[in-house]
Amino acid sequence: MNPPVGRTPVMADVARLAGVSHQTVSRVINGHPNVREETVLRVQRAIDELGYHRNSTARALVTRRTNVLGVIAFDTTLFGPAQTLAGIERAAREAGYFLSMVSLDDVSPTGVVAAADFLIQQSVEGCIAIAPQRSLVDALAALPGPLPLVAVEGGEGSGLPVVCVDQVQGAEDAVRHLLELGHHTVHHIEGDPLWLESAARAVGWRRTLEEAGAPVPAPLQGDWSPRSGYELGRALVARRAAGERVTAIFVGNDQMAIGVLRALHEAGLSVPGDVSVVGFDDIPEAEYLTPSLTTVYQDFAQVGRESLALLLGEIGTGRDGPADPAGAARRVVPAELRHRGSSGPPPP
Amino acid sequence: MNPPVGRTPVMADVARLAGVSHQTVSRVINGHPNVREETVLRVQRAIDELGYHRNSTARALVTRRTNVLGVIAFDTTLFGPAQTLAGIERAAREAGYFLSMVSLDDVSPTGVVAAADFLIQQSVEGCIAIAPQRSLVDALAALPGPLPLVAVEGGEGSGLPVVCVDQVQGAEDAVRHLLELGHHTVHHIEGDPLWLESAARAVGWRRTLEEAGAPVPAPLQGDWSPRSGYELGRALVARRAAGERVTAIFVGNDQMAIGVLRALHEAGLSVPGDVSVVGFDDIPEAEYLTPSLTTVYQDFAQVGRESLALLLGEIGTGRDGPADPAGAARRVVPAELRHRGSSGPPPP
DNA sequence: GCCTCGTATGTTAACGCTAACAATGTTGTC
DNA sequence: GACAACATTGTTAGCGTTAACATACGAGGC
Repeated sequence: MNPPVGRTPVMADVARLAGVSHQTVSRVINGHPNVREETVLRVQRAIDELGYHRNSTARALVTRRTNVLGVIAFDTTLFGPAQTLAGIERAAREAGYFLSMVSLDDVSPTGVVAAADFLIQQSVEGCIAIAPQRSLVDALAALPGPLPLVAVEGGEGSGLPVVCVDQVQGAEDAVRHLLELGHHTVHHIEGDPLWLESAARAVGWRRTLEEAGAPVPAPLQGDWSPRSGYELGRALVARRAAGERVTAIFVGNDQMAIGVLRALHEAGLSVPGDVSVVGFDDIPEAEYLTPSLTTVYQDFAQVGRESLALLLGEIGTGRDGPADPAGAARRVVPAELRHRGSSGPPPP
Repeated sequence: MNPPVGRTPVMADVARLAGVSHQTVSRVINGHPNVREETVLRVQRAIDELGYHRNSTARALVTRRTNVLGVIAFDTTLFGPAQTLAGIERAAREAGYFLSMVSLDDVSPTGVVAAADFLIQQSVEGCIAIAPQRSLVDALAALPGPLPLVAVEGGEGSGLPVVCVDQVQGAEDAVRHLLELGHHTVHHIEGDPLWLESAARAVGWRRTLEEAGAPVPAPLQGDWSPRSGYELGRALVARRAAGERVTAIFVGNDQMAIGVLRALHEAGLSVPGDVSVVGFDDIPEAEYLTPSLTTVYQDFAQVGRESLALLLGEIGTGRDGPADPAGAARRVVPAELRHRGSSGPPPP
């Protein structure tokens, strides 16, 4: 009857106030069908009056389900990971799951294992790792214990379920676009060479050139940052000054492309008059750069949704290995070229 | 003796294997002093052998401490919130706390209350809200229950502890910088008018103009996006064409500044020759834009650390109201002007 | 030698909830 | 009207851990 003082109310308090057993309160909270309408109302009134919240810890203890999923992310300040995280978060909330996040600064295998342990300690039911490097994926795949796990952008052959954007196709579209404009070949500035996305984009670039019979210039290796784009852009300008035909550049991401644009501008080269530039990601700024940036859009929100769906499937089935013995599930989200002002025909 | 099959091992399993009571296992795990060295070793061997992990749920139930903190974030795809989140995450991990994240798409008071409820359901010990709007801060301050809470960029007078960057000072520095270059006044493109940061920057802008005796042109209201920067940039170009002296623009954030640069470029205006532009945030791209962008740096990592420290303090003291009855704790992180290529003296 | 004290361990009882079963009352069927 | 079937509620027993108390044992002081 008297509301408990100085103590957060528990189910028994609600029960007493409503004049029922605590089990009936539990039934009302969980929407169990066989409770009289009037009882439901009485209990709900008591809940409101006391400001009662179910203790999720006690519930988790007995149901053996925490309703918490873990996310391991690398550098959520980069556009792609941040977007993916947002997509995962939204999908998780809609599915009624809580999300626990660990973000890693250094991208080492021991770090990722520590992060996974941290999440396991917290009794997460499953985990999504934004794992852009081969060594990390391998470290995750080697984790002991039955933790359901999905790797975003995890490459192939690890045995882990993977969701990724079709980097190869996106790169192919970008390079084909430039070739079709009449460029005799396309130079490439890669992202961080340890990242799987870099490698995949480079594969698409190279393959398209080879299929078209175009020469394949040596790619340059950046690290995703605008600074590296700028420096490698200057390197390409130098090669051009030395007589090499550099009329089209496919850049690993938009941030580096910004640096490239800057380097070209400083060299007095016009984009796309002298050199065409294509980026990757379609950051919101891309459309408003000068010139607006042709780039490859990735649907990160979709990646987030798909990885959550995959993880929930894995949790549901108990992860006794993938159904397909040849490899784990793999969902590929298409990329989409966005043609804007930074790409055009080569100079005559 | 026999390891439990098909079941994750519990303390009792470890105890049986080590030949001690489960309580001794608990003591070993928690580093209790009064356990014989040899016993510790025996227990640890048993833990390793079984691959035992303590069940954090059961522990939380009895200790009444979940070790989980909540973060409510708005649009973590924006640069500032993403950086702040990263800072909080790191600080939380170092303090041994787990982090549970909710991100909101629509910035409504009901949404933020729902998010807080979501986190309360999960029994978080405290919560940091990146709450950039007055109405949200008020909604949070009005939350029932004793949830320790810190508002990032939460403005003044809400009664909530707040950590923020000194937006007013940053804006003042930016505007003073332009005036000192010789501009007769500075135009201002605001961010989303509902955001407290917009208002604070506008205050700093206006105050500096007034103190300098410069005319105060009507500010333009954007929404942080490059698109709005572009459109409002065009509006300023039109005003300039109509005879208004527009030689310096203080833009609410770097993304909008990119749009402004674009609009000026399209109008054939040179930056900084004809018009100077100063942004806010110092996104990594800022230095590599053409021209490189003068802007105001905010130490978001520091904001993250400070807010975590404040929250932990609040949890420790039990949040029986702030010590200072006149208002809650308030920590201000200074902003820092970064002078680059987009600002210079006005045309003669 | 007895009593005290500190150390090392074990035993018991929560923590707040849900699942399983038990015990009612209530309806329907023939 | 008796029995079955169902709807509604209550009772009991855990979930796996830590806190509190109980126990046993050895060392030291007088």
